[in-house]
Amino acid sequence: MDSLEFEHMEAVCSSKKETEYLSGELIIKERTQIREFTYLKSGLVKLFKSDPSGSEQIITIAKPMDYVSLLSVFSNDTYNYSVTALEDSVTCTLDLENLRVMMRENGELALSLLQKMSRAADRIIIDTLEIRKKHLRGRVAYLLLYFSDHVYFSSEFDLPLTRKEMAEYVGMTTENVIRSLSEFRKDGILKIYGKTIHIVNMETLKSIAEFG
Amino acid sequence: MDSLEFEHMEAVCSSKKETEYLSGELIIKERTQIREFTYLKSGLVKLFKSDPSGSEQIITIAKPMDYVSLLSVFSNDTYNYSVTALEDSVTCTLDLENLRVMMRENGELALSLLQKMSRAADRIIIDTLEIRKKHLRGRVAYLLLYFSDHVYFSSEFDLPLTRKEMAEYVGMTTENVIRSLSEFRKDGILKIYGKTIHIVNMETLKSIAEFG
DNA sequence: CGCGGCTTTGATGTTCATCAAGTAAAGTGG
DNA sequence: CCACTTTACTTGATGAACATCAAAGCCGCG
Repeated sequence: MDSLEFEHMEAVCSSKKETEYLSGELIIKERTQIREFTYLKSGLVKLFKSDPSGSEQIITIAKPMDYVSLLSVFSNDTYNYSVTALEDSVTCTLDLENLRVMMRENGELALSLLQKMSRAADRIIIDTLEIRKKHLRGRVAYLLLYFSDHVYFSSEFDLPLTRKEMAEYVGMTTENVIRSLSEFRKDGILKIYGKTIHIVNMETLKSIAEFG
Repeated sequence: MDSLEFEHMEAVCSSKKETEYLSGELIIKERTQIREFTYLKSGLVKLFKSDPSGSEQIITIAKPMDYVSLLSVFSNDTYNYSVTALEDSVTCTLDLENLRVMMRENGELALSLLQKMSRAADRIIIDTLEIRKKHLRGRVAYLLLYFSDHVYFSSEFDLPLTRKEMAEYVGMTTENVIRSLSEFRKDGILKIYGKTIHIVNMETLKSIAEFG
C-alpha cells in the first residue's frame, strides 16, 4: 500500500498491534478463525496451502506493506492457507471487526483497501497462469528474476526459499529445480554458492524466463 | 452477490445498462480501457487471457450474478483478460466512476463489494492450485463435476465448452481431454453424445477428481 | 561426532505433448 | 438446399518432458 493508504489505516485504527517472528515461524495457520487483519511491516513471508498428505503449495510471497491476511479476510471466517516467515519479520495486526466498522463509516478507506486487495489477487492469478505456461527451466528462471527484480533489487542475493520450496511455488519437483539451477550454472548464466545466487547473464536468463 | 447486495447496488446506481450477447460474442477485450463495472445477469461466460502466439488460457467461468469485470476493475485501468459468452447472455453495466463515488459515500456498499470480489478471487486461486495438483484424468473429472454440481445441478448436461476450451481451462492439450473423456466412456463412467454428457457413475468420477 | 534435513547427480519409467491422419459436424456461399 | 470449406472431434504412434527412485555428499546442530 502507498503511504497515504498506510497512514489512513493507521490513523483510523486504534487497535494496532505489532508482532515479531523469526525466520521459519508460523504466523497464520490455515483453518483457524480469522479475527485480525494482518499486514507485513518488515521481512518476507510465504503464503501456502497444505494437503492432508503433507505436501505444500506456495501461493505467493508477501513483501513489506503487503497484506498477509489476503483474500479470505473479507470472504471467509477461517483462513484457507497458512503463512510462515521466510526471514525475520514483523507483522501489524488490526482488529478485523474494528476495521469493518471503520470501513462502513469510511468509504474512502474501503475503496483503497479494495484497490490494494484487487491488485494483490490479480498478481497472484496472472503469475500463476504465466508460470503454468512455461517449461521447467522457464519457471525457475522466472522465479529467480522475481527475487532479483522485485524483492532484492540486485543480481546477487540469498534465496529465501529452499529448493523444495521453490518447487512448491512453481509446481515441479525439488530434483528438477536443482537440475535447472545446475544447468544454468553450467551454461554460465548463474553462479551458485548454496543459497547465494549471482545472476551473471541476465539477458539469457530473461529470455529463458520469457520463452522457456 | 446475494439479493441484498444486489438491490443495494441497483438502488445506488442510476446508470444501469443491460446488454445482450449471443453465444460466442466478445464482451470484454483485454487491454482495453475499463470504464464500466459489469456483472452477469443471465447466461454463462468465460474469462481468459490470450497470448501473442494466439493461445488462450481460461481463468474462470462466470455464472449469473458473478462479476465479470473481475479484479482488474479497481486495480487497473485496462482489462488484463477478455470475456466472451459461452451461452446467450445478458450483462449489466454500471458506470465505474459513478460506482466509485457511491462507494466513497457508502462504506457498506464498498464492504459488500469487497466481500464478493474476495470470494471470487479466492475461488479462482484455490481452484487453480487444486487443478495443478491433479493428473490429466483428475482435471477432466474435476471440470465435469464443476458443471454438474455448480452450474447445471444435474448429472446430465450440455458442455458449454469445446474440448479445446476445456483443455485451455485445466492446462492440458485438446487430445488428452478427449482421451480422458473416451476413457471415462469406456470405463462406463460417462455417456457422451457430442457435447451432451451424462455422468453414469458419479462416485467413481468423484474419486478420480479427488485422487487423480 | 553422528544424526537428520537439505542438496546434488544419475538411471529409469511414466505421463504427457506433439505429430499425423481421418471422421464428423457446423458454417458459408452459390 | 446442396456442394464446399472450415472447424471440431477422435484415435494411434512417437518422442520429449518430467516425476520417481536410488545413492551419495554436504551442512548445521545437538
